[in-house]
Amino acid sequence: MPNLDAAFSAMADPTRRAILARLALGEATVMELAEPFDMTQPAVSRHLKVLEGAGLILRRVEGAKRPCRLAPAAITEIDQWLDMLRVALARNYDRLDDVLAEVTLKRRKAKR
Amino acid sequence: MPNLDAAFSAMADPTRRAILARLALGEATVMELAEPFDMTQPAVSRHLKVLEGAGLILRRVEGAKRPCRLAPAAITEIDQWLDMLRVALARNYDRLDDVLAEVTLKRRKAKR
DNA sequence: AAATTATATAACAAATGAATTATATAACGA
DNA sequence: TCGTTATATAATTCATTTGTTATATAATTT
Repeated sequence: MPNLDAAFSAMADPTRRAILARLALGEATVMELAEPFDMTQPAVSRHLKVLEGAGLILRRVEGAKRPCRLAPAAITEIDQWLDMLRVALARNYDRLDDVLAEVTLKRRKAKR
Repeated sequence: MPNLDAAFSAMADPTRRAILARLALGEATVMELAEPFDMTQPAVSRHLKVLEGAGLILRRVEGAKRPCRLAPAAITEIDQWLDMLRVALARNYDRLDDVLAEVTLKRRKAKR
């Protein structure tokens, strides 16, 4: 999955995560997205390009504006990948439960 | 959340994701983790340092070995963050449903 | 004790990334 | 049509990342 590279590294940048958080509230144009940041417009345009390339956002053309919104594609992919880790961690956790249960049992047998 | 930076950028590298996938099968030493890669041991050691710094793995000391295993911390944090996007996407999806429902209704009214 | 194994760290080169300024283009409003 | 608005692209700079080799250190084996 070469797209996981793009998706994760797109999310690794705090400006881009802030943009995604803003888009979670709904569509926004490039200028609207740029406004909260102490950063030039070209910089924001490139962040959007990265997010789009990663499948995290989609853009419409509306006259001179390019409203952006969240896209499901990349999130789904990331989620599927993370599932592997979640399952593995849950398994470890169960194993830890077993260990603890066993320790408790031994304590009881030892009567204290 | 400054750790999200570290967590996402740690996951952005395919070698590191492969290491995580291997660790999903259980603990492994540095050498065991390095073996499948066409890469020197120091390179792998640094990948592990990145993963540890991001809270994605933990390491024990066992004689000269340093077995690694998955850690829950970073995954939990990532998951919480992704939840925001999931919720937003689900909302958009519902809205889309509404739009489609409306279109269907109009079609019916127009009798075709 | 000496050789070997497991791992870490430092120094360095090449590649990548993020921001800036300058500039281009297309749509819009007067 | 002209000036303005919304956005994109190119050139450049600086910082970070990733891999390499060389070397250090501690544990293990012989």
